[in-house]
Amino acid sequence: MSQSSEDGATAKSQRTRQRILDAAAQVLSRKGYAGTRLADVADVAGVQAPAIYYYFGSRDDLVEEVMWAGAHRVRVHVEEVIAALPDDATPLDRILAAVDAHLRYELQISDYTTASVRNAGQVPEHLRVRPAAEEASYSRIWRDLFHAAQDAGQLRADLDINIFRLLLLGSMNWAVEWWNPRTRSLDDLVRQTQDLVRHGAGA
Amino acid sequence: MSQSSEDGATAKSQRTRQRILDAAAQVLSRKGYAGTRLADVADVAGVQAPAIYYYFGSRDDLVEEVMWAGAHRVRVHVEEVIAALPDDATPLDRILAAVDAHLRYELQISDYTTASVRNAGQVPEHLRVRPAAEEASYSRIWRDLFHAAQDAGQLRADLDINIFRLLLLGSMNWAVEWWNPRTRSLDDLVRQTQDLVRHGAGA
DNA sequence: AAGATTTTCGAATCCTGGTTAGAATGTGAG
DNA sequence: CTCACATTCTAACCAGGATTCGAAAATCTT
Repeated sequence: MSQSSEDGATAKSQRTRQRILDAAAQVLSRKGYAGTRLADVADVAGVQAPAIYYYFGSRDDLVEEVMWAGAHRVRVHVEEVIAALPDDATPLDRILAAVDAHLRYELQISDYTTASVRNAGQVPEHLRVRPAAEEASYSRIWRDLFHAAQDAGQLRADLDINIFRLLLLGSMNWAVEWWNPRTRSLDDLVRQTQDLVRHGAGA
Repeated sequence: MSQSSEDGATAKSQRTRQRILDAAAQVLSRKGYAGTRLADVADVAGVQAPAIYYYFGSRDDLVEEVMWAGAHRVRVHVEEVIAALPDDATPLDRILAAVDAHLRYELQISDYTTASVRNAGQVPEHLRVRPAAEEASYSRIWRDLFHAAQDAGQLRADLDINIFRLLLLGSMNWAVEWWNPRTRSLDDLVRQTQDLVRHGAGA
């Protein structure tokens, strides 16, 4: 067998692969697609550049996986948070919970999402295919949330939910450019963003 | 004299320089800092790469000027629009006018602003100094607008104007990532964004 | 129109960074 | 302890792309 009877070896290997992926997410989110050098990724991962090729076919493969993971992970996270809500949560409550989950995940937890969000417009087309599918499915979640709120009559009558949704996601995604934990608490940011939804979109 | 009696030669030279700068803004906004190749810029400008060196000292000089111009131009544009408002315009009216000006300028007129906005986080430190000064001065405009509106009692009492301002600028800046003239009219986008301010921040 | 000056270009240089090859090291199995 | 395999490294290799260097081409001046 290639793996030992236990998965000790495999586990270590998986950990290294993960370390490289994490490093790539970090570098990618700070330097952009073209600025991401394998040597830098290797540095952060504590490894030499050629070692990356043991786990990934090419630089582009690595980048693609980061982009995909970025979209995938927020989606799963937000889905879980919403699913865990009590049944009597109103559609608007769900949106507010999603705002909370999205912001906290993006700003505290994951370089992946930052990387995927910042580079969506810059990576070459062929790397965008798989990530785009994940993003589409994430968009759908938000679209559904807003539709539900609209059907429940919880939103302003003259609100264009498509534009509002995009503006909202934009303001949250942009927060990675300016939010600084030492200047402003994440709690305040979340609260103000939720207020923005309540007042800006609520009936 | 190096210039002719008229400024015919100089004018043509200026035009070429401008063409290169425009091309750089376009490429930079699409490919990012590290992805911007002089050969591509030259292509778009209709010139060979070495010609760029006749007008700019280096690739970085060129990039810096684009970034600076991006911040500078919106600032001047928005300032002019606000200055042209009638004296009896309320502070909130001014904010709405600024929203209109910012969105239209960014989405219709200038690749520069898009370039500067998208690459703010990616260009190396030493290229950020001069552009950053312009950005700071642009921020001040918005800060002042919101302060005035707050003092005039036109904003919700519990609104954090700093966070709101950043969220708003974020949602507008992000629009360059998704707005498509064929899908949605710019007028609608402007109107909805203004509604977002009126309802989201208004008293 | 000839000479001077400005502008542009083609070719060569040089450095950076992705990628490959093959050797060295580590690790589990018998 | 030794073999087989997994993992990582060092040392090239090579292409792409910024920059430089004269030489052409365009433009201006007289």
